[in-house]
Amino acid sequence: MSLPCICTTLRSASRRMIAFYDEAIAPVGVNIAQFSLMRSIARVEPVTLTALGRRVELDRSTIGRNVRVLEKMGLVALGRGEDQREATVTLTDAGRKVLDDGAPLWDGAQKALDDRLGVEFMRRLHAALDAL
Amino acid sequence: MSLPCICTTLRSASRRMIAFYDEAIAPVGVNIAQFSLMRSIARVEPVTLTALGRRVELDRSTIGRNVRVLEKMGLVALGRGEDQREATVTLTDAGRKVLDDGAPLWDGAQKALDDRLGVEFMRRLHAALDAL
DNA sequence: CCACGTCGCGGGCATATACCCGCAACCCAT
DNA sequence: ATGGGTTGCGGGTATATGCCCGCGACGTGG
Repeated sequence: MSLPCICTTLRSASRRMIAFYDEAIAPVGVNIAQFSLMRSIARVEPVTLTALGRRVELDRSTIGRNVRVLEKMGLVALGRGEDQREATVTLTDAGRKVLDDGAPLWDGAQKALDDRLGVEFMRRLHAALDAL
Repeated sequence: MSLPCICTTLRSASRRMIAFYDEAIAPVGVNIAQFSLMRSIARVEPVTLTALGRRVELDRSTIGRNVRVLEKMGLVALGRGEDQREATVTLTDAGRKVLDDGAPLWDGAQKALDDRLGVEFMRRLHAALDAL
């Protein structure tokens, strides 16, 4: 008989982890998707929406919308590149503060999992997921 | 330095698998979330929205909306239980046909992954994800 | 038998995500 | 320089998902 496909298992696990990390990071006022995106921005800012999208493997329009939410929250700033078509994103001071304040919360969540499941297990899981 | 958290890796892998399975199952006109939900319904129909939600670990309101989409597509039918509060879901003939027709497509996607990564790898990955 | 607490739902609100269309900016070949 | 192809975005449309609120149905203690 057909067992749950890896996709279903993966989606389910993903939802659980999102909830877990969302709760951990909540005190700084963002969710894990936003925090993760801001970390990506921090590594390459200033960056255009399309370049950022390619980097994090998300649709450009998704990036655009998500960034706009962060902009409304005052965590990132949007500007224009030399190429007038390009919209560039940079973190604001408030955004950097969220990253700084959130880092230990993120580490805590990470550590809780490592403690519960073992670092080696987590390493193998990372590798397995990347292989997909 | 901080490596990507398991949550980010998981979300990314989840998106990739969703895209992969969505494409595989697309010929029958539903996405993998809908197909998966219909399979769950098939196993326990008739079932109330709340019971179904508990079973698949999704918020009741999410179930309600997703089921309504399937209803509009003519794949499930909504009814009332003895308890007049309850909304019960059952598959329609068209819904059962989608499940039947989709099964081999789903199997194909599953098999493609097994072939590429190995059954044992997939088994371990399943187990690891469930452990989260 | 009625008031109050509980349960099941629908709907509002917000985010994440993808795909498609159309516009404006850019670039290149003629 | 001009026309046509390419590129970057915004906005529309649709699904998935969670939380919260309010309503109506149930059920039980007085």
